[in-house]
Amino acid sequence: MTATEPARTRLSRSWSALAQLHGTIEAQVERALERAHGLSLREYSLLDVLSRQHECQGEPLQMKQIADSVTLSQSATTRLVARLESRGLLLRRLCETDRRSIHTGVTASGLALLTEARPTHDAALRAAFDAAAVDPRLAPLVRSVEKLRVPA
Amino acid sequence: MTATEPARTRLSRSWSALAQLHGTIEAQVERALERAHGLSLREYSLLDVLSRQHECQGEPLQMKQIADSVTLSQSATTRLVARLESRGLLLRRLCETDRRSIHTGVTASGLALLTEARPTHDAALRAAFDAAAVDPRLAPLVRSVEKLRVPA
DNA sequence: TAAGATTGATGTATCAATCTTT
DNA sequence: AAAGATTGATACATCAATCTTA
Repeated sequence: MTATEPARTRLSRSWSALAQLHGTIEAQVERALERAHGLSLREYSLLDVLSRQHECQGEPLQMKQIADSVTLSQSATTRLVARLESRGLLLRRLCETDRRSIHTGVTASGLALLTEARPTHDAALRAAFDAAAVDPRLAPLVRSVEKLRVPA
Repeated sequence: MTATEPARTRLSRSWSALAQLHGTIEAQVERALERAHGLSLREYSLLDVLSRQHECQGEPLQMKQIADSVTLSQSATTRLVARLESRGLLLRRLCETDRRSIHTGVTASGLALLTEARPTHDAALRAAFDAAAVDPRLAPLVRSVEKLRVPA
């Protein structure tokens, strides 16, 4: 009769591993981008999202769609976009058909910075995954993620 | 002759999915814990870590070990621990053998709150995973994570 | 009245510098 | 001099409230 705590669920343990993996990778990539290019990871992600939209000739993105794609609140997104706009990396303009919404697209200067930063990002990401693969607690998840094929 | 961007690596796409999954789950669980028990997710995680250490009769944890387990910087950990200490949920005391380091353990009151919050946490976690499984971009990763068996 | 976006108030995370003990 | 922990300065995320257009 041991008065044990309720057992930790399997899902909780998986979630802890996921959170830990995410946290350690995020920290490493963030530092690499910040030092080499003065970009936070969120700023990089935003440029990346906008550039892919630009490349595939899609419509410029609205604030709300951006918020979803970088997993930020709408208000945080407003400020993120404002920061990058003031650095000349992207443009905002009112949507013609619905003047409540705002369209955002990357500038040439934003594309240039992104192109410069991408190798840094990819290398740091690779290194962070490799480092995590050594941790026995994270290794199985790392393997799963690396096997993953996410649709573009 | 299309001047294409360098292709997004497979690892980058996987990482995006991982970040997005992490972000959406974190937001949902955070809100549930905050509303029902006035605990942030980090605060919950800290209590959880300490309680498991307590349960398995292990040594109380040092600040640095705590920082690792909740993926926070040392200074953020100092503040996190200070907040919970001032709420009476954990105790700090100087380590006898090495007076540079500090040992931290959960209190009865902390355990009680944790026990109360755990069902909220687990239910929100379950719901968040289920919601993510519907998103075609996240579904494969969700399945992988749910199949995972993380060693305790 | 609702949707999209922004602003104000507040909390907490990070980096760099510092303090104490080893 | 280095390790563990903390503090000060600063940046950014969230919630709630507000503004504009539909």
